[in-house]
Amino acid sequence: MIFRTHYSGDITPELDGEEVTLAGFAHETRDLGGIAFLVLRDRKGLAQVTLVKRLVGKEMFRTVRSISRESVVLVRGTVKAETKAPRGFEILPTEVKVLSAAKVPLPLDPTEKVECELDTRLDARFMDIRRPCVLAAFEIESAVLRSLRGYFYIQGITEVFTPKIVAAATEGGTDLFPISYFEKEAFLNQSPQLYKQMLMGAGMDKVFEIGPIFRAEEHDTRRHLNEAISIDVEVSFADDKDVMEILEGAVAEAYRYVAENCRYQLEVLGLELKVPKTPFRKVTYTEALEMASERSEVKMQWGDDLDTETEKFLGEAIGEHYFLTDWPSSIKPYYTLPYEDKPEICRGFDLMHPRMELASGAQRVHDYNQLVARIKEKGLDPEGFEFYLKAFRYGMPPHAGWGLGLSRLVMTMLNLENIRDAVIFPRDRRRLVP
RNA sequence: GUCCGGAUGGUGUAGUGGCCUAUCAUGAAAGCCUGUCGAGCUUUCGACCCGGGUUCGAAUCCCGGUCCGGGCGCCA
Repeated sequence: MIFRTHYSGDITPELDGEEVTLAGFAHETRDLGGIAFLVLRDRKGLAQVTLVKRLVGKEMFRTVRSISRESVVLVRGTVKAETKAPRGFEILPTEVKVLSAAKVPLPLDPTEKVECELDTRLDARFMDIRRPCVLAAFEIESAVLRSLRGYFYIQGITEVFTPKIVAAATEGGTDLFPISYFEKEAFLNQSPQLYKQMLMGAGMDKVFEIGPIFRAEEHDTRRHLNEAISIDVEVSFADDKDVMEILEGAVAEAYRYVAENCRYQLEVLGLELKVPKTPFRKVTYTEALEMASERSEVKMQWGDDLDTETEKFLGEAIGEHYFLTDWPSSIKPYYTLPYEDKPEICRGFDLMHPRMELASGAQRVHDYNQLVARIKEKGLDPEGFEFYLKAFRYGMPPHAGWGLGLSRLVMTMLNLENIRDAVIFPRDRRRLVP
């Protein structure tokens, strides 16, 4: 059984005279005595239901007047073109049914007359998402995923899933969440990195994965979470330049698709989306340091990772998406390929939005001996990487790839203040519920 | 982790020692109203994060805690 025949947003004055069934939430009711209005909201917009007391009868009039805000209602009726009504039409009901009454008072105000703090919103996320501007962001996120999948499929990239439960914290660096796995200790995976590289050794040639990653870092910022969705790509017989092209193409395609297909959502958010132009500007790490040194206070030495201040400065100076390339080998992971003629720098890159880092990638080390040496150089034990290294002993194509943060892409695209606005149920240092 | 700021009805807020039986908006309850569109009008309801201290007197000052926001750090 399908309850509704139309969404509110699909109704226009041209449907004058048509019988429709709407289903959604009671956004507001306004009772003027002899006439009352019920505004119904669904995910495509609002529709006004008009009840004239002497036409609909006392019983239906009383029912509507008693509906609490945000109750789930079903309305059957006739569309009437009416210039006095919002959007030029109203629904004259033959039946109004409360499918599920909402308790009062509400945990927040979905009509947005009163502001609401992020913490309050997240505690009542189900109701927060009823607010059109919140919903719009998640609908756009879905569109981004759809556009990226389409973009990858067209390029012959295969979608894969790699395990999120892994045996050892062997990648070094970030802290992992330990979990109990029967009689063994296990961890939630921080990145599909090692697995997607192994798939290059498996001859899958081009793969992508969209899935969760987990990091146990105790960071506390507007752009970090402990559970995130990563968009990962790995391509054989490709170098860093090739995969940067795929990456900038993916970002531009996501913007283009959203601009074209999410007009209603963008309007709700009051945004006009500018599709970034490709190719993106490329700035080497060393050039970036020089740019930053034009400011009076520079605390950074060559070889340091860029601090937040420098990142911000570069963002403001450049003002659009750009790549940071040719990083010092010392601050990129062991699987990043150093330049042959200049091993102190490597073929690693970051994709930057003026506000923050969106993605990082590299041409990878594909030579077994070099990889083992790099692991040792980083102070890690190759023994722990045996499951990974094994794939490099029997013929490993040269390959390159990257990982892109979905929420950061959406956050920067929609100019959201906090990454939590781009995640339906965010997980941070303190929040585990809902 | 660290620095700064904050916590007042369901929600968002005003209130820097007595004028607070605490402001305003929104909301809720009851009533009036036939074109509202953040409807209007009348009446009513509902709050000072927790613990200790200072003081004749604390929402307000001090100490401790909890929680929240922002910056930095951390983030292969």
